[in-house]
Amino acid sequence: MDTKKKILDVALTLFSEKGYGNVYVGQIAEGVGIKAPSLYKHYKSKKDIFEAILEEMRNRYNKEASRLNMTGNDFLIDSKLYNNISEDELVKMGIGLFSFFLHDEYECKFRKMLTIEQFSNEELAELFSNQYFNEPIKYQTGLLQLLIMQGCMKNEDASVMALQFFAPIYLLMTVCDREPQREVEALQILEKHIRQFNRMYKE
Amino acid sequence: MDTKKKILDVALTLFSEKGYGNVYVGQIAEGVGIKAPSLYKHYKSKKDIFEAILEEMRNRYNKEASRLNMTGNDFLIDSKLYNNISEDELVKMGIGLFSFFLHDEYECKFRKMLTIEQFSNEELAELFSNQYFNEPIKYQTGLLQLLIMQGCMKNEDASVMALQFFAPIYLLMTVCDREPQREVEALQILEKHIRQFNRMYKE
DNA sequence: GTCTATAAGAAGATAGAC
DNA sequence: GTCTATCTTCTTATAGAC
Repeated sequence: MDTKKKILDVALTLFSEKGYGNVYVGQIAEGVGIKAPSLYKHYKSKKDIFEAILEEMRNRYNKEASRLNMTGNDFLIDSKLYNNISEDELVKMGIGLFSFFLHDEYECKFRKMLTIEQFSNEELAELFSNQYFNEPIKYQTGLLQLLIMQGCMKNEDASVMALQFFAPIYLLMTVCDREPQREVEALQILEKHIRQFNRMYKE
Repeated sequence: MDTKKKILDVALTLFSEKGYGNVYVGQIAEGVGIKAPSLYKHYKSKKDIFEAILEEMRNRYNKEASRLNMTGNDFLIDSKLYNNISEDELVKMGIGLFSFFLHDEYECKFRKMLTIEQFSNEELAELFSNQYFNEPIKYQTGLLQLLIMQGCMKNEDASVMALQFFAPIYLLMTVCDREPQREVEALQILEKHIRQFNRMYKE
């Protein structure tokens, strides 16, 4: 019922599907259920709507920087300090991360919008890299370092291990963003990847 | 001097930077050094220019499907049948693939255009997946299978190994597409990745 | 806050001279 | 094949009634 918020939702959906330049204010208005001129009572321009989405994105990112890394990992956080992580737990963590990326509505639309707009805006480029490279690698590195210290994992470079753990998840996610029908296939490969990762690195 | 060809070049450059919808025929014409109406003596519409680029892309892909996989690997193809692959050769192969993706002008512009347009066109989505997932994984899998048969590598699932070898290269490439200044950093991580990959999987 | 009417300008495309 | 002039349509945005 909050029109101002609904405009952002509709605009984000359209921007994530077509990109900013291919979306017309009339389409946004139509999705909201009003006429185009009425939009201008809420936002002063089309660019202003885009900026508001960016602002929401920044806020989410700052408030929940680690949220996406934690997804499905809470059990791990709790348990990791006192026992070895099982292979099944590692699988659950990887699948959880993958599924969150792929199915969380907000995450998914943001990512697609960033994907389309990343080359036209340096701030978006940086935001993208933070969310899908810097932060996940940082988090996973910390986790793997812990597992190494516990003696669960071989004493190899944890940041490289994090890259080798995370990059396949990311690559399979991009495939499913383009071709959603490949999710089952992707999940099977993903599980094999994690089990093999564990087999190779476990001490 | 071939105007028709130059139009495609300029258009591809602009499409790869801004996306189809944010490029105007006047900009293409300006890049070519003519006025917008003159474009229509060569192509019947803006969409027609885009289609011509796609056609060129399809032709390149069909004719040189394995080219990108082979880059820097010829030495390997020659030698792989009779001796073990050295870690340095593996590093050279990974860096070669990464550098080709990142610096080949045509490859780079195509990839960026595909990145921007992938969600608005199923054919582009499929082309992207073929070029940056299906084909590289297929090629690397074959290579790793060979190394396993030779007894150079552990007898693990070669397709999973291919994913674990290739995905970090791909992820680092996407980071550098967005933030070219991170290439040195990426190359350092990449080398560590490959050496660690080799250490874990070598027999 | 939403509407209709409309301004103002941009963008794709055509006509016709050279 | 390139140009200028022009058409048409689309798109953003504003004005002003309700």
